[in-house]
Amino acid sequence: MQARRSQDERRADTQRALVSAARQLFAAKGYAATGTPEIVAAAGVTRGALYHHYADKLALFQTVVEQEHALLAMATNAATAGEDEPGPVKALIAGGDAFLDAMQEKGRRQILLVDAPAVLDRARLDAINARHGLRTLIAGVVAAIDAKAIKSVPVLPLAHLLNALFDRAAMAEPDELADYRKTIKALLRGLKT
Amino acid sequence: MQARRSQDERRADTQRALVSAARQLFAAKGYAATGTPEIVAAAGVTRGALYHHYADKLALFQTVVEQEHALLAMATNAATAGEDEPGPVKALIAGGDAFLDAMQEKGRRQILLVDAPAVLDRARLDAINARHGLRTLIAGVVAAIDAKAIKSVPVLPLAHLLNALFDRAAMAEPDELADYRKTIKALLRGLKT
DNA sequence: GCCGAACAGATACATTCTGTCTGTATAGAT
DNA sequence: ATCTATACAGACAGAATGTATCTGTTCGGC
Repeated sequence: MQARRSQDERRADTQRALVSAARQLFAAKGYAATGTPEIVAAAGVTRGALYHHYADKLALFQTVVEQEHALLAMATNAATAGEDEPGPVKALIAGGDAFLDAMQEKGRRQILLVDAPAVLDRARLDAINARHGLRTLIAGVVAAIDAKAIKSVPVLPLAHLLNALFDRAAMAEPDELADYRKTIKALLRGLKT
Repeated sequence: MQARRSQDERRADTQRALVSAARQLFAAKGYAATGTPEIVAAAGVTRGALYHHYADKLALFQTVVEQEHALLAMATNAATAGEDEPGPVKALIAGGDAFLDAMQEKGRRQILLVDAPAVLDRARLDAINARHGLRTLIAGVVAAIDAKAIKSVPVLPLAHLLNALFDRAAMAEPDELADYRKTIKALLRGLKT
């Protein structure tokens, strides 16, 4: 009756089911309002399986956040890959636009911008962020400053501030988004030398 | 033994004790990690009193947030009150600096920037914010645009984006703060006409 | 091809929290 | 003086988290 699956397959299947169900519920109801009984029911396993694979509910959430960050970075990079570089500032603007597009994905804002900053401690969140989206943003800022396309300002602060700008813009209502994009463009162009 | 206190006095005393204890604990450990038994113990009352005065734990937190926002706005306004206006952009910068100073208050970042955005729904948080700090920020942006001191951009998006900038700067480590201030100044000056 | 060891996963349990409900004492009104 | 409404205390029910235990399955050595 039961197909003979290797341990690795069982492992992978269960973890996929858990992460997928968790992402769905965290996205829809938020971290605090989602209970582990609900997650495992949606995943078709028991709480025993959850606590076998993850230390606690927070570790599962962190896995979801990490995956979501990876997907986001992938989408953003894919959208900006074909661009022929007309200039570092334009590249920053294009990257930001792609980021905002990718952020429209359902539930992504709840997970990455609402819950993650409160649930994960700053150190862990920074580590995850630094390894994905922020990395390319820093590279873009460095490129712009090296090319003397923008004023010389402290790199990391500027990158983090731009990151905060884009995050805030991503939280805008759909009908406000165009104005947010315009305003960010104005801010970035103001940095030009 | 017991001084005869009016109902209003009892009410006020109990609420003050609860809000004060709650602020302390929320600031130190965060909203989720703080239990109501802990709060009432610190306040010297019972959970019965808490649930008599507040609908639930969240309502108490919202009261703390509101108070904290009010204190913050008071401190920020006090610091910028004596300024003779040399120009709308300078006023925005000065206001931002005062905000960053006031944000150094112990526990304020945890309550206002970490927990509040995740615990309170967006509508409530926006309402509170709009009634305190954001109000003066919008006024500053409007003044700057009306005086044609900065480029004409959508007012509310710019105000919200600046708000996000200052919030992010407020989360910086103490030794990074100066660089963040400088960078924000560069961004604001770039908006000048 | 068997056997013990390691591992995936289910069940039961203890602890802790939240919100509600009931009871008591005190302040204010008549 | 009595009567009502309010402040507050304490007990209770439900649910959630994390742990400990127990069963069944897979893997490696002989």
